[in-house]
Amino acid sequence: MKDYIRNSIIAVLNELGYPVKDFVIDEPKDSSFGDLSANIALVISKELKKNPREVAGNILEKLLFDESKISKSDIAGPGFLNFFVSDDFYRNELINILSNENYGKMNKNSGKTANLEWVSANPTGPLHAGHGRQVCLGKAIANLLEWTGFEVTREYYYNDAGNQMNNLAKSIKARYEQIMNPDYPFPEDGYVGEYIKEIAEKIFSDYNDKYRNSDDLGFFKSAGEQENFGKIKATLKSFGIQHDVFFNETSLYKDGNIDKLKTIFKNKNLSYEKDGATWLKMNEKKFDKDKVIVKATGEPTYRLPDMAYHIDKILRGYNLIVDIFGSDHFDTYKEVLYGVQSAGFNTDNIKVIIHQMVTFKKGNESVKMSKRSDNVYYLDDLIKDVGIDATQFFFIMRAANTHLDFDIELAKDQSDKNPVYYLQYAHARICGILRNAEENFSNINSMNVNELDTSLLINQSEINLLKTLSKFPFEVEDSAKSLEPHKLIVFLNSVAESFHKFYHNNRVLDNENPKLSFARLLICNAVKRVLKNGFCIIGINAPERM
RNA sequence: GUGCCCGUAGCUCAGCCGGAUAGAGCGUCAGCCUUCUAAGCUGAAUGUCGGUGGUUCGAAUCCACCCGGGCAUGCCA
Repeated sequence: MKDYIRNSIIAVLNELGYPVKDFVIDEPKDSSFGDLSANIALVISKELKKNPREVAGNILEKLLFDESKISKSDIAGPGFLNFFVSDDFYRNELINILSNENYGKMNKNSGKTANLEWVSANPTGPLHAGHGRQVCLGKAIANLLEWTGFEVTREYYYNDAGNQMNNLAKSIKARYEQIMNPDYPFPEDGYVGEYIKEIAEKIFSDYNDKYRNSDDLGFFKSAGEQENFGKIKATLKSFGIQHDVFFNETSLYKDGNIDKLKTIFKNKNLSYEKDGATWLKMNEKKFDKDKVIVKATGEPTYRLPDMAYHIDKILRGYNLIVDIFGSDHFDTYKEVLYGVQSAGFNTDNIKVIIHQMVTFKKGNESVKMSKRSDNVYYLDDLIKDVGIDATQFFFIMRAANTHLDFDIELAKDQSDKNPVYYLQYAHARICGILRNAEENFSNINSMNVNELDTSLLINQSEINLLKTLSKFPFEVEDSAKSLEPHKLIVFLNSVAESFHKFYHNNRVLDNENPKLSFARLLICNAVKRVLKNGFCIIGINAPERM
């Protein structure tokens, strides 16, 4: 519809000899200004040295619209052109929605591939509540991409060769030794969580004292990795998340990719030796100093494998590569992309989502989640406390780029205070009506779609509801384009609101008016479909009863 | 110190590719259940859009500076 109006306006601009400039067609805040509004007259009036209202008038005079699409257009305010979309257009959209089970899904990007890398927590312990934001964001974003046609690879990258994993191994070993010798020292910066003790106990029960005083840290490392990954994957599974690829750092060494990259930097004269370490030259404008890529010990820092990993993803040929990181990785990702670019690779297809930190409130007490402390609030705990849907919803209801206050009491609340229920309740309510139709109004329920008479849908709450529903595909597209699932939640809220109003004002099932009842029943079906599809994207369930 | 993010109603936040009277939920106050789920609907009150300048016909939105909060600034990842 926007395109239709835009093209009509451009045609008139050419006809009048007016300059064709970029202009905006948007929904006005106030619906009395129509459904869509164009600011073209304001944009070009200065160049024409004419009053914007006069310019608008000249354009409007020449504009011709199909009446089944635009019922009215006028000039308002400083010179906006306002357009009123005809009700018939929205009534026809009802049939459109009903004819397509995947209404909202588009093939705009079909044939294209996308790679989404997220979670990517190293297997040093179970996921904590703070990881949840990334977990849930990624889940929704992957869905969004798929709904616009991308073939999506869900990927998890982890460092299994660095210090953090060595630390894990030492921590497990210490706990294992402590079973036999309580005085055995625990590493100063070791992982203190209970889960370390559990892993140690498991090793002890499987092998007894076989590894006592053993220097085989590799054994403890792989035991820890296996146990922790088991927990991480189980947590992800409770969200219905399954990554297609688990990419580990070690494979980059085996394939020689790390060495290759080192050579590239060396040959391009981008790296140098200092204090026994290898440094990568950084652009002085963007970075305050050069960065170490190989430590004096000979081990690469996390940067080098991260760069090699991104190069690997680029070479796999995706049309879009998306990374999700917490804001604490803001600097690293810039360094990594810089390294990839200076090695000669194009990073234009890489989009990085940075999400801000989350603070949890449980009543008045704020919940800490440091891995180094013993008092950790795990993601599993959060799910247990508030439920899977509330967890998913709360984590993505706000823009990623803003700090999130997660109110556990509110999320846990099984009442109207909880925003999740507002949406789900609309769906459950519709299901109630559909059940009622099936059980008690079979005459209406069994009518055929070609008996639908949309002209009976005349009142405002009906038309408004249809109007809202018809925006769904655009909302999906918009949300996907900016990789911002919270936008879809804002929209779904407007659907639920529109439906609740409709419900309040109109009795759906009524034997006195079977034709009208049937039309309204089909509206209910359409709302149900939009809600269900929307829920599917944002990753929450569509309950039949509540 | 430097870089980035954030600052909008009592609280949590939308809006931010400049546009018409700044929105939602919660909380507060006043109404609505003999009818398909009241986890709902209707109405009321609530604002120096952190501050000061600038650009513009027009700024919550863009620019500069300042203030407040967060994150980063590791040969941890």
